[in-house]
Amino acid sequence: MFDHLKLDPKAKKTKTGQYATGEDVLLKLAHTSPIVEDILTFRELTKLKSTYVDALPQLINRKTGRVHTTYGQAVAVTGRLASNNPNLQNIPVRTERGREIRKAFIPRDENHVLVSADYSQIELRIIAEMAKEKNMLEASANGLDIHTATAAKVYGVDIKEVTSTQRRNAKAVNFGIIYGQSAFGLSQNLGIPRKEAAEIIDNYFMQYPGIKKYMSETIDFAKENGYVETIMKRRRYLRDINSANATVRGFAERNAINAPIQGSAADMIKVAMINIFNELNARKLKSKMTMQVHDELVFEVHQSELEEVKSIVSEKMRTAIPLQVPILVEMGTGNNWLEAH
DNA sequence: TCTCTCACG
DNA sequence: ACGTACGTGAGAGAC
Repeated sequence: MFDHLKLDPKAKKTKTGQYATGEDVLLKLAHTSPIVEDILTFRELTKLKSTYVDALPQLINRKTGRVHTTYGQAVAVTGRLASNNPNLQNIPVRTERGREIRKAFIPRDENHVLVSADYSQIELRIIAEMAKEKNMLEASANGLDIHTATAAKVYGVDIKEVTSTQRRNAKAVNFGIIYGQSAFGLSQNLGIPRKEAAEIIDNYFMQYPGIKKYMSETIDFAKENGYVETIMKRRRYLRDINSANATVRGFAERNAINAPIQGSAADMIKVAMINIFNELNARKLKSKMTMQVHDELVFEVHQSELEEVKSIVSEKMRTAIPLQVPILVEMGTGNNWLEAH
């Protein structure tokens, strides 16, 4: 593509000097030759085949006839769980072909169904809480969609007038903020001029001044103390937070912002998991908690216990850690993991 | 074992 | 001038 077809005279190299060919790079070249799209399709299919279709059946346990992951409790620096051998926290869901793989995850027999329970926009609610950001707390309290509410504020229009592009941009900012994204990063992500991205971010901080204040106070705290902490006081130490190297320091500063948010969400779901496990045992229920995917819990539920388990799960997830901001849980039921979503 | 890429939240 | 969004695990291919 680069040496022979010369599709991109300014082709970027990776830090070891090879041509970068990640999806973002290829998408920008898609109009130059039909082979680019073919490569993307080939990549999608070979990824699904090698990582899931061929690999998962090899990991079926002889005794149980099922796959069993191992969760790492002290692996991820933020306090999240990690899942390996097989990783059940990265089962495909975003593409049509990927979703076919989700359908393979089914309950043990016809007396059971799968129930999936998801926290709704948990990290945004947590940042609103930790920052005590009035406008964001108010939007949550009023049951508004946070991305739409953000778009209305940033673009200065009525909630009902928000276009799908405005909502998409606002959603990207909401996520980007959690990670400490720059105007450059947002412009790359959305394919808009950097100047426009900078305006969106400026408006964002004007509408949500509490978030801006929280971010700078969190970085100050980290510089002073050498660590940041979650709602449950889990610490992440940041040795580079006072580095003289701006790039290295920048990484540490983004970690300082992200870790309390991602980590507090992890704290919350872990408390919920303990309380749910204890309650299922106390009531001697047959249903089992089978998986955790960061903001989602999956259960194998006996038909006769469906309503009882759903009510326990929803209640324990919502009340795991008492907060000002309302915590919403979305639940679904089905005969496979895709249907349960 | 390392690098790159890509699956997920 | 420089780099530029966080956290993971796994497979392919090169060495």
